[in-house]
Amino acid sequence: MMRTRTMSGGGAGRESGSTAGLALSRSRQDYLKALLQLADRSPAPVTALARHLGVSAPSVTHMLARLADERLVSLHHRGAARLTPEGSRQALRIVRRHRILETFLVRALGLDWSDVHEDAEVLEHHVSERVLDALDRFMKHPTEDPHGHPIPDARGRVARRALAPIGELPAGARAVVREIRDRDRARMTRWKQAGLVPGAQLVIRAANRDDDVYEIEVAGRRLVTGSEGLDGVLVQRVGRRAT
Amino acid sequence: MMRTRTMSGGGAGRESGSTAGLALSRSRQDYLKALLQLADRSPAPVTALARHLGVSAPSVTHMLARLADERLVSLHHRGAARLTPEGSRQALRIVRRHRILETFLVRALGLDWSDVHEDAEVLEHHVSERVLDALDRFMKHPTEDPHGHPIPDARGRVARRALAPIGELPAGARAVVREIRDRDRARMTRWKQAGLVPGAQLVIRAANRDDDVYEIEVAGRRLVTGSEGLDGVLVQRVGRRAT
DNA sequence: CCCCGATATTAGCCTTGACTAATCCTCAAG
DNA sequence: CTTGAGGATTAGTCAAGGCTAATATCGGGG
Ligand SMILES: [Mn+2]
Ligand SMILES: [Mn+2]
Ligand SMILES: [Mn+2]
Ligand SMILES: [Mn+2]
Repeated sequence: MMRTRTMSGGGAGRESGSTAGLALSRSRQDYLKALLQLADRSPAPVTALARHLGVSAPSVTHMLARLADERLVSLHHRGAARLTPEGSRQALRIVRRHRILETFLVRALGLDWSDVHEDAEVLEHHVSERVLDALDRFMKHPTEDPHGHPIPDARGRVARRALAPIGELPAGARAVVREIRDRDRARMTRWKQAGLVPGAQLVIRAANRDDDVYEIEVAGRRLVTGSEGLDGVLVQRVGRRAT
Repeated sequence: MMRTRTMSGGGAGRESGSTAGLALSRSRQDYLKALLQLADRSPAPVTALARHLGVSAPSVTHMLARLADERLVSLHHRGAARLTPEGSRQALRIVRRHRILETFLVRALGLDWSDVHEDAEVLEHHVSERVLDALDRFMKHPTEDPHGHPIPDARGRVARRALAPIGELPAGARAVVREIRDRDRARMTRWKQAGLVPGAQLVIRAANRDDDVYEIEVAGRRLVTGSEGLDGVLVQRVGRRAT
């Protein structure tokens, strides 16, 4: 026996090139997805990955070594990692699944959008291609998930949009909420109650960066909040005139 | 800090009670389901389980020991096993999930009923209670899956029906197909093409048990077949008069 | 009553993916 | 330069679930 890659167990590991269906483990899929988010501009440090994935740093070092072996990530200074083109393709595939599933859970099954993330986090790894396609068809090929995130198309392309975190807006700015980060359920629920949902219009009434206090008017109501996590709300500016 | 992953191992079995949410592994769930089928009348032998599950006999012995430890199965003569009441409850819970999922895949997503078994086999372990309930609601609480199998209710009760395998019918008998065993895709596909689907009416034209040849009239067509696997078709006799 | 063949079990390994403890780097501040 | 505090990595374990090879056991035929 030589390398032992892939085909352990009683499988048929006949892949070869780079395109074939290699069936990544759940864990690997989650690492790749994390890298897609964290290594957007510069390579993601081990610690950031560990925090994001809820595992220890040694676990990350170890897994990154294996992923690098498999040409899914490249390693950089001080162990930081980024996706290779193939890794990126795989990651986008999972993101697509995740978002299609979330959309299905909300639109078809009527679950609450602040609730569906963890279900999708599991199912994204277990739904077959056939079922995924059927879900996509069932919903007429949606392009955005319930949190406003764009759904990559079947070839992994995402519409890149120019959005800003809410905290970066100057006082007086008008904007429309486009995306709500979906990993913090408690915060999502609070935001939803405050009217901070995809599509909502808002005006920044005051932005005191020194004291970290923001005053936002959303849907008629006034919301005063610290910036903590406020970068999870991405908005698009509108009405460019100054106040 | 509590990790969400892993946590299973560690120490003494801290379950004690019987009703708590113990979160059985996928493997355990499949063993229990297999026992529900195989140990219907008498305890299931190790070998039968191994064959059914596609694992080696030592793996079965080992897992049965653990399940017995956890009071989910009881061990009998020569290692044969059967479900305890708690094991039975768990098994029925998985069967319910399996069948609700199959029904959803066929009725809502339009997948073919000869195709959905393997998808359900995976998803049954990963769909949350919340999603399962939503699916059940979405389909208005179905009572039969696409193969005609009864769906256990939320408390695990199944409508027991008095059905006979097709091979047991005498020549001349009339019957309606009620259930098609769903684990053999190839056979299922053939049967479907022959019109042998849930609800179909049939007449046994000839049953030659010695030569193992059966001649069946289904939906106007004539089907000649060996008994091989024919016990996977369960029927209900109708029209009791002799020919 | 003994022996053989089918069944089951034991022993020993393997892989995956985590963890902790101990150690090793790096780099920026003094 | 030197040094120390954060990273990152190495070393050693663990649990789950598999597997194969070797061994034990049961039960029926001669
Ligand atoms: Mn996930
Ligand atoms: Mn989302
Ligand atoms: Mn299963
Ligand atoms: Mn079925």
